[in-house]
Amino acid sequence: MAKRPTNPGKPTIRDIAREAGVSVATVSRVTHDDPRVTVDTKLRVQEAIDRLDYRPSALGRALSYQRTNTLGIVLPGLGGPYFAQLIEGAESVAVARGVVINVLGTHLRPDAVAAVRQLAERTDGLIIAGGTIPDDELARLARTVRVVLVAGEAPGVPWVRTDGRTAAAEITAHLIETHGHRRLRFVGEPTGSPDTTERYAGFRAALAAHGLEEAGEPLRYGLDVPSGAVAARDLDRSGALPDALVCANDELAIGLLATLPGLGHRIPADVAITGFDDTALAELASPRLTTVHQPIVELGARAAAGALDDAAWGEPLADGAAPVNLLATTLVIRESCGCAAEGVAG
Amino acid sequence: MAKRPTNPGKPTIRDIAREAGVSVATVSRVTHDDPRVTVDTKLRVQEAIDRLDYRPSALGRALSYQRTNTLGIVLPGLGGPYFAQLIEGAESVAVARGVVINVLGTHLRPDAVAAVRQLAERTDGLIIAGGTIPDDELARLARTVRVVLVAGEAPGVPWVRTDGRTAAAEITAHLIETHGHRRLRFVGEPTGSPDTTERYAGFRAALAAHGLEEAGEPLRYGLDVPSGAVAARDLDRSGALPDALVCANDELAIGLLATLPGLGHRIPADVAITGFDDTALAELASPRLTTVHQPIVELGARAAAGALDDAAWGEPLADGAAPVNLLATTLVIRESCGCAAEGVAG
DNA sequence: ATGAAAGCGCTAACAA
DNA sequence: TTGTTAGCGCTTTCAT
Repeated sequence: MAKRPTNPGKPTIRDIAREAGVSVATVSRVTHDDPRVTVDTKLRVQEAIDRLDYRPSALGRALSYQRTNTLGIVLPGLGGPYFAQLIEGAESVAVARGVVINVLGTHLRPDAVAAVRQLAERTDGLIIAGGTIPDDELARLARTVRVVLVAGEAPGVPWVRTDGRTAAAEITAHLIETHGHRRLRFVGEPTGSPDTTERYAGFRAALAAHGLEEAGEPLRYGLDVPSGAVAARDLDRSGALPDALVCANDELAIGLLATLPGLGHRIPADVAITGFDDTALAELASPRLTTVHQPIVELGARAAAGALDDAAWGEPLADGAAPVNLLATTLVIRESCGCAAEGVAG
Repeated sequence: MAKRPTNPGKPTIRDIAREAGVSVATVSRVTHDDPRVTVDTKLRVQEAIDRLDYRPSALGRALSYQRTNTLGIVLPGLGGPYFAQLIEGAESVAVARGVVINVLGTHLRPDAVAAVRQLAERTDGLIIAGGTIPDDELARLARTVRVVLVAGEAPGVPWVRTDGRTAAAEITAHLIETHGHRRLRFVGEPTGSPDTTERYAGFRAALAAHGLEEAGEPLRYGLDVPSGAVAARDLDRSGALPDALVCANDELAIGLLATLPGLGHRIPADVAITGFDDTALAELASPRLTTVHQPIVELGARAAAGALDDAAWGEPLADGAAPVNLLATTLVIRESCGCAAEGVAG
């Protein structure tokens, strides 16, 4: 081990102690605003701290405290408003506790599991989005770190989510019952994420409940706006537009919404479109997007609370129902489904 | 200090040593694939490691190694394709070095400086986006951590960026010279970020070079799609559309592009629109967006390389010119400016 | 080939 | 009020 020649960069607590002519314990007390230090010594120590521009090493503290004051968030990717809002929700509770957040996007990582493990090593808790890492790894992590799964569910791991299946069935039923559509298609990759899987299931359930079949295979595209634009082109080229397109999320829907008109298809006259999430864009698009409102920010906040709290939080398996983890969604009817502006239906 | 009762969770190197009947040094050697351990003991140790599911604490290692194998990225926010791409670029070099990335969004943090300091404490290097924290704090950080400023410039801090001023002047000149527009307005908050400041300066420079005045104050909106949609509404309500709108980035432009037609304004016939960045959306919008291509992924990669390397990298102040930090942009002419499809002009 | 021990930066129980 | 010291988990020299 290096013998610390003189001052290779950052001053340590010992440098300050020596400089101020006190013990390291006293320096520690000063950095902690411990009231038991004489105002006099405190001043002397503070002076040394300022002069050497000392700040306690988070690493050393973490090792001693046995906690890092860090919350990790694992998401598939970092793009898009959904994840930004999720992080925002988590930040809000993290800030309140003086905890800093570390975000990891697995899509960019060839070995997601290894990256998550490394992250777990440096955090007090972990928020993990559904579909990012395998269930068994999730369970394994949950044994050594506080883990909360968001938008997903796995055995033995606390979770927070919404009931996407029911919500998707509702919005699909609206299209069928209120607007009389019969030929509907789903847009999104059903096996892509647990969220999408659920929504697709709800879509099919509503169809079945009305004695309908899908008007075709799901249109398998990514969950971003560009994918929606591409889907629009492909759909136009195929020549056969259905009555309505139920999209896996808002961004996809917006991509369609912004591109189809340019190709000669009017919305909702020629084809109705619905989204999912109710992100900022939904309200601003034209026509405004009919979608399902999800409390994304709160999802993030709850997950953070769960991942940070020592209290036994969300042990849904223990006492049967644990409704606090299942947040409510609401159907938001606007105009892209065919309803008139200001009109409300359900 | 707690006396570590028995096994409160994670096993430590000492647990393994005891379990395998060896010293901690030997365990350490095994976890490092040190060839000097008998295959026999190695097996015994490995067995204990597997059985107890032991993995070395990153914290302990970091403290001993004096490096964390972590790269920090500080951005204003996490939304949008620009930052996603920047992170992608940084990830690519981080992955290659077995380094993990920590992302921090300052917009959500009331005390950004404190959060960045805390992050600096846990990383070997920091990539900081221009406009996130004050210059003096930047300089201060640069004294104790490797810092690279991306999309910005500050005294005493290595940086990587593009020449946004020149690029903005070029695209503005195109609008004036090729399309004969005279009444142009800038969309974006000039004081919002160094990037936007530069682009606005370029816009004004081009105007001045052609003896023109701005057709009005900059339209001060955020850099996201929803802001563009709002800008479109406001502009429509004001009744006075200019010949062309030069937007601070693609998202803003896309918001305008997607909303103005619904309000009765044709693009580019009634008003021409240009973006900046050349994100995926630009190619897919209709009309396709004329914009400035920026090598964002490479910007992120270079920044990461700089923040991680020990080699003296980008010391632009030392030897005068350091062109390697100034990446080239290219003008991408599509149709939103008024050019015909497939047409190229400059 | 293996172990003992010092040290990384900090905290906190215990003494003085 | 202040100091001494053991310990957090790990690495690494130096002995053996």
